[in-house]
Amino acid sequence: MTNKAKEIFRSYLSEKGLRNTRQREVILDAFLAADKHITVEELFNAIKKKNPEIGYATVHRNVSLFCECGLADEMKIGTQKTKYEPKIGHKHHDHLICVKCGRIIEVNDSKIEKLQDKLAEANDFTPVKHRLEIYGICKQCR
Amino acid sequence: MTNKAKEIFRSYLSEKGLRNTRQREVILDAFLAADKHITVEELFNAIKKKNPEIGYATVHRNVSLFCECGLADEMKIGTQKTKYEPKIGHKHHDHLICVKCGRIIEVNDSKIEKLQDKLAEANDFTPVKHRLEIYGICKQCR
DNA sequence: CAGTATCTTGATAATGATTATCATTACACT
DNA sequence: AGTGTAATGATAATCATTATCAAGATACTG
Repeated sequence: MTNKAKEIFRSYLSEKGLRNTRQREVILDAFLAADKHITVEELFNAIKKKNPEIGYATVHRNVSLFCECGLADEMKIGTQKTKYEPKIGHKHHDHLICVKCGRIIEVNDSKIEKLQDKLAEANDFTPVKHRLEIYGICKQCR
Repeated sequence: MTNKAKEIFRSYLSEKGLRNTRQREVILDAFLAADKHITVEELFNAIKKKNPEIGYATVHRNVSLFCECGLADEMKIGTQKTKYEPKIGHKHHDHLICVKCGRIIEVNDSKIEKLQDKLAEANDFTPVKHRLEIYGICKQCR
């Protein structure tokens, strides 16, 4: 998984005439190793332990790059900070988000996925990706 | 529609021990009259024409109130500014968002809605609301 | 393998939307 | 009309993200 991600990242870099760097490797490793739904700040703090010389802006810049090349997904939920999650090695999924405790449950429903594609088609629209978030109250908060 | 919205707003205010004001009436009217998917800035500019004395912060504060009481929906799409749309008088709908031109198409699919509720239930989750956005290329951009 | 063009980095400043502050004004209730 | 308190408007503060820029690193070049 990690190797596939690195390949994708490297070929994206060379394709765009960008360069690989030590920092980029470190940040990508940390991002892939991280638990899901991580903020830039959390990622920065995780990296800081072993690589205190890597700056906040560099982490930010590279997380954006991960999104560009399809390795990461951006989630802006309510007033929470923007979170990112790796896409490689994780099947596509949607989110149930508890409005009480903020807990995020990952779910998937292939029927819904298919209907979404139909819905797009019916509107002369070529879907690229989608985002489905269901807000409510989780088991624990009820 | 407008009257219903005003009723909802007023009862929300009194319920919370808040007061109605001339500004609140003006801002709510402007919001309801506005086209859909408006930003705070756009709303502020629309209001400024007839009511230049109403401040930006006041508009902001009250749009937040509209969201709290269920009159408005917040949409954060990509890097665009946060947009708001009235919920009263508009049936619930989802969005097809063109990644080229930013055009937003409103759609609805009752089958998807039902499956979403089932999906939530299956996870011991009580749904309150949801957000479905399908990103892709619209007819005109293709 | 050194030379070089240019990309990247890190530190910090700038930006821009949103939120907080606070003195003044205005609402709503008695 | 009087009064307690919420709301306003102007502005400052906040905070994530983005831009700036000098210094360093990378990947070709011959």
